Amino acid sequence: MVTIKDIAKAANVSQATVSRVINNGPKVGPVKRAHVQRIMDELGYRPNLAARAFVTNKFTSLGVLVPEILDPFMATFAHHIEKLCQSIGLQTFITSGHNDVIKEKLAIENLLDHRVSAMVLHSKVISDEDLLKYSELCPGLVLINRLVPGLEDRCVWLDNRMGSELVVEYLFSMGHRKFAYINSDFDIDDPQLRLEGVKSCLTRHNVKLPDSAIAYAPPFHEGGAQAVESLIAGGTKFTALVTYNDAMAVGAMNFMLDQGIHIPRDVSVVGFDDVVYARDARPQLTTMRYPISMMAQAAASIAIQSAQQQTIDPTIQRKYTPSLIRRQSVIERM
Amino acid sequence: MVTIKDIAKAANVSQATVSRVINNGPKVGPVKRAHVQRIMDELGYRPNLAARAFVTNKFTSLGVLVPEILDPFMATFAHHIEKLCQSIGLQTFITSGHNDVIKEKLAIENLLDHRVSAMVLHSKVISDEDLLKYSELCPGLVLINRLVPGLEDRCVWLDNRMGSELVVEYLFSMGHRKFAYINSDFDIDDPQLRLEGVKSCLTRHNVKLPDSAIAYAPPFHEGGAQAVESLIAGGTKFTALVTYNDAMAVGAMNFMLDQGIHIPRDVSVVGFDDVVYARDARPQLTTMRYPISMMAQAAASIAIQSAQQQTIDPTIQRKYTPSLIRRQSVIERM
DNA sequence: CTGAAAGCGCTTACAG
DNA sequence: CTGAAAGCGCTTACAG
Repeated sequence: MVTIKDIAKAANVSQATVSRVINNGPKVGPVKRAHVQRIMDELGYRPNLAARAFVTNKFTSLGVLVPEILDPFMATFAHHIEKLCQSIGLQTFITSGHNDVIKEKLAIENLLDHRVSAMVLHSKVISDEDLLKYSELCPGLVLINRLVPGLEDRCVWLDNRMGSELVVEYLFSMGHRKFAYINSDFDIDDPQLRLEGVKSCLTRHNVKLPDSAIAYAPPFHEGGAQAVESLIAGGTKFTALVTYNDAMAVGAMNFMLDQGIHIPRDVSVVGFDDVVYARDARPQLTTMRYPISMMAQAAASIAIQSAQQQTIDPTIQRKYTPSLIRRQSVIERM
Repeated sequence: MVTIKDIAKAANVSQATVSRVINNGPKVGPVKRAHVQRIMDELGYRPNLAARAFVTNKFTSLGVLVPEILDPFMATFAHHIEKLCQSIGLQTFITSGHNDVIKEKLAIENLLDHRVSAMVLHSKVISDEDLLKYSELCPGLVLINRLVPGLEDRCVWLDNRMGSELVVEYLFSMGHRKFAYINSDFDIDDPQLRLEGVKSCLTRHNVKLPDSAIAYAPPFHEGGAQAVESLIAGGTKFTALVTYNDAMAVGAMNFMLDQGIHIPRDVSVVGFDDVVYARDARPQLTTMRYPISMMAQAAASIAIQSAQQQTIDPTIQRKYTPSLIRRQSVIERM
């Protein structure tokens, strides 16, 4: 690889001058500038960004931590971060932590050791304390889908509770009175918050949600099927099925359809997230839209700004509320 | 951040010694080693991987280029690369090129400038010449899903032609004689190769595929719907619908279902790729499995080995053939 | 406008 | 077993 030295020698100028023309730096004579430029072109010089990053100790890459890139929700998240970074010439390091404390920590520490100056973390299993510790090490650290006390201004999160309240409110307004809920069995706070939302809204309407009408399973397609299966096997009767996410919703719908239960005539179903395939399902899934693209962009912006020690644009929203997308999986109940 | 110098000073040894204990290097006295280690722990020293990479000029990260991380197929691909890299402590840079020549080149050049020593590229739009040129600049460059003449040993590809032949062969054996094909309208070679496979197999069986039985659209869910719609509107009759990929297949199935056409009773449908949601569709989609996880791992292994100038493990397979996954979207035609 | 020199945080011959 | 020194490819005061 040809280096700045080679160019300096070939152009018969100093390294400093070469560096200045590379960076369109200040005050280099137009003649010399053109000359150096020509030599660089001839020799096919490419600046070593790694070296530059090292010496300037500045901002060239942003780390992203997701539990699992295969998850379409996470892919969407990563996509929007990458898109924003690409537009400003930032490389993105993507790593996954698989919802495992050890792995997530290793991944973050590796990012830290690579001296990324910004990172956007989707981490649900690391403790608040550890996150606080990491945030001190990396001023550009931002959390998505999580609210850490003491780090509020570097968190971008969703009001999960409100999300499920809106779902239940809607189903209630459609005449439903018999509810069931299938929840994720992951030991993180989202399932708990969403369940709380469901319960509090139901309580407000004096509708009971017995424990037997709540089933837990992994938050995937199969989990959704398992969960409704156990609900049905347990004799629970319901006209409205609220689910933790779209994957479970579709799994549950498919299971019921396979059993000859008609959706939405027999059971109305509502998902959560509005991932790509919600609309591809049959019937098309009514769901809460998680504004992940806006949130991802907000998180990346905050990360970049705080990495640069800038004051953060106060208009960037940090708390989001999902919105109802009505499709075909819910019907009015008289 | 505490540096190696700080440690050297605090431990009252040379930088060289510190460096040796960091790297578990050769011959450092056990007492000194322990002492230095203790100081490092106390001061919370973390080696600067960027600096190390810079000086050793070695292998610390691998670049991945995909058209679009949102595409579940690409997400799967990226996932498997990342997993393999993670297991050996390699960071992955993920970038996307959106099937645009300019963007793809920029992305690759950026990767190059960052001095990644290996990269796995899913590129369909850059010319063979350019790829050859890049491959000289980066010995660890590997192509996936593409075969570049002169670069065969650093390509991992699928026999697309054979894939569609197998699809048609199967449908033929199930008694189908009236075929239609919906293809991607992207200007890359895969659609062409897959179509060739369809045609050649049909020709072998003396079945005609008139141009009116072929429709082109973008290779997504909506495209699938559009394509069948135009086929049906054009008056084409078929009992078997062969599709470019699962997304189009599901889009087409949903469109037909919405029209009251029963799948598979009226029309049998076969996809291609076997992405996650093929099994979640109703009816479950019969499709060709693209062995993307094996291929991704093979590509990453080759990239890593050739980046290290190792001789490449000859047992690593480079050409793959997809295999038929029978589910519910095909029925026998008497 | 231009250059000589120092320095970023590491590793690695080389010498002892 | 240990240290002094050079060097990786850049940038950036500093001096002129």
